[in-house]
Amino acid sequence: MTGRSKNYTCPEDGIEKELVEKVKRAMLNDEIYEKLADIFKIMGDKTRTKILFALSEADLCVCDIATVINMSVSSVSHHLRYLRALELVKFKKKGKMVYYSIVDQHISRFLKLAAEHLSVSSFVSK
Amino acid sequence: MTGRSKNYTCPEDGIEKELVEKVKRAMLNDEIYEKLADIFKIMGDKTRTKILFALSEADLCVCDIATVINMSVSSVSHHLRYLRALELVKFKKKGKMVYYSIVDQHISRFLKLAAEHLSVSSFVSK
DNA sequence: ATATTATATAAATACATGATGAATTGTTCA
DNA sequence: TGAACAATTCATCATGTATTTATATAATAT
Repeated sequence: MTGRSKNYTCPEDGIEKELVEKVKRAMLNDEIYEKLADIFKIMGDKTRTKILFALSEADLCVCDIATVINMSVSSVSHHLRYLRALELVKFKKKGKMVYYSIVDQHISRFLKLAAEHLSVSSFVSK
Repeated sequence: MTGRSKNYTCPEDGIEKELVEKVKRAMLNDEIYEKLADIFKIMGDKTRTKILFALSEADLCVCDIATVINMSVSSVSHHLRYLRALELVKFKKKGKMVYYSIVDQHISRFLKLAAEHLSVSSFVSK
């Protein structure tokens, strides 16, 4: 009956237990993860990513967006609703048109950064 | 020629049309949006965000992760599979244990940055 | 060998989400 | 006024996804 080696069990071994406690303490408030995930979830859709990209280029009305990304107006409107809900885009009415724009330049920089990262990394290479 | 399909430019006059064309040209390859969305989608889940956060603190085995974030081992394993598939985490076997770690420090910096942004903008954590 | 432990996978369920066309709202202009 | 139009919302269908239970695989100890 040799003693347990250091990486023997995960649940009850001393060192691991300490590490687990340390990491546990480092974790943030649960709400944060929820909100974070919400934002990523919203950006985790091809159509919405396109919309955000398009709006990084110019303020556009709904049907212009639909044209640019080649989707139905209805669908675009639907997605804009999500983006509005998370305050990623804002809008301005002009007559019967509604012009959308990016709320925060961070978002578009964020996206472009990620896109660059992708083009550079192994993801796109194959 | 009322053959308006679901994709038409709404204002047919010059300036808008030109703008739409300009934005259209600025759009990236469709694949990019797909890949981008894939990554965001993966991070767009509370559980996975937590896992990535935990792994930013230390390399951990599956059941340690489960303990830290208080979820079933099975569920954690399931999510780790997704994270592996997108190469956001890697693993090393030690006996019967499997230790996971973050592939790219960018990811954890990315997350922490986003979390900071959140804490500053509306919510207070910890 | 068998038992135990750590992960992984499979199947099942329940819920969330995206796309679409139809109906609706709200605005402009003839 | 009402016809035309931009945008939104509604209803529906189809697909996707998270979690759980149960089972499978793999490493190790007895």
